[in-house]
Amino acid sequence: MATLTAPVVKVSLEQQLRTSQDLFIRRWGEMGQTWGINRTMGEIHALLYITGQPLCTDDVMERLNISRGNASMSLRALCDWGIIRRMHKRGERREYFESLGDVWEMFSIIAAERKRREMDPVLETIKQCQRMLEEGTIGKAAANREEVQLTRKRLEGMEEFMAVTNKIFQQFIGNARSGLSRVVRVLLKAF
Amino acid sequence: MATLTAPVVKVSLEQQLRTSQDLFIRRWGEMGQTWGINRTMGEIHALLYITGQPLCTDDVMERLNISRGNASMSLRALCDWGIIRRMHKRGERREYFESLGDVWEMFSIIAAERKRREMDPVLETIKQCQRMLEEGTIGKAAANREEVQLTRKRLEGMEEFMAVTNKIFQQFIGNARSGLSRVVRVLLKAF
DNA sequence: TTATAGTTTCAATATCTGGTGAAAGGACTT
DNA sequence: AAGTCCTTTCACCAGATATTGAAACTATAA
Repeated sequence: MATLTAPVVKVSLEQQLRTSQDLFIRRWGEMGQTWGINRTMGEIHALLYITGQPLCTDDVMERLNISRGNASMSLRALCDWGIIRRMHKRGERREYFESLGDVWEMFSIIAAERKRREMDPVLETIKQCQRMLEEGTIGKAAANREEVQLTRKRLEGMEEFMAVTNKIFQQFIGNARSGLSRVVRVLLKAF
Repeated sequence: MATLTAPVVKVSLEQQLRTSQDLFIRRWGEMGQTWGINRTMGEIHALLYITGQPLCTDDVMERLNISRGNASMSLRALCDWGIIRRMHKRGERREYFESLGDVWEMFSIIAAERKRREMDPVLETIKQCQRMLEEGTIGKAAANREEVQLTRKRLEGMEEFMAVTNKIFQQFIGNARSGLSRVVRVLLKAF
């Protein structure tokens, strides 16, 4: 009897664990899409994160049903982002990949990259726009015209916003090594 | 002589203003893409924001070189988000649109919407995953297996992250009416 | 060296997303 | 009611993006 039920229970556990992981993976993939990252990259990352185990290309291909090419390219992209790492198992020839375990660190890495790629150029553009509308450039009479004043006001509003946001990011990025960053601790204490 | 140069100066100002605005519009459109919003929506919003003036569908179409259908749909979507508003000019038949002027308020609206659409479902999924791996569900022996423990640990890490982030968002959303929100003031004071 | 195991690249293809324009729909005027 | 002005919808098309699979490449072993 025991010999009959034991394996059944074991299979059921494997299934349960796998179902739970798959659920997470699917959601994470969907969510990735609404960020800049595509579904496959999101899923691969979710898989590595949630299992907590180093997996090789074939493991990933098999578990997510994707082609070798796709797996290879996506894994490389994730490595470039810095949120997963290559690793070797001694005595094994093939490469394994594992996710960072600390969510705060991952987020910090992503935040740094997005700041650099997205916020910095916008701030630069705003400054450029402002320079084009300075008194010195277009003359005093022109600078006083209502439309110009309005546009300058709007540019200022946006600049302030981006500057402050940038500063917060900076703080976050600088601090978020393992566990809650200082920024977060400050916030949690404040409320 | 004066009659000759005066118009020239005027034209040059118009051009300068327009060039400056276009620069901003283009950048904002590009940036929109890397967020969930598409280029056209980004550009329309940028146009309404930067000019600070209510514009009608035809104004938008002409300035951005887009079709009527596209303009109509994008304007509607922006209204749905709540970052631009419809308005009527007395005595005019057609509808005008204008952007919110306060960047902080806009950001707050967007943050609220994204939290609802993106973070809440993920948190919900994580909880569901956790429920599937509770001792009560899979039995004590199973719950102690290493893989299960690992996955549970990862789920916890992610849950903590999302919960804290959610809380910060919530604070931000609740406070950010006109000007810097309390969250931001707290942060700026702390550093 | 050749054989083998594993990885990367890339042209071809499939899929998704955005944009258009014309037709239909509303609403105000005469 | 018919006419005018304006807005919305939607089937279709075009361009962008993601994915595949097979060939090329690299590194190690025999």
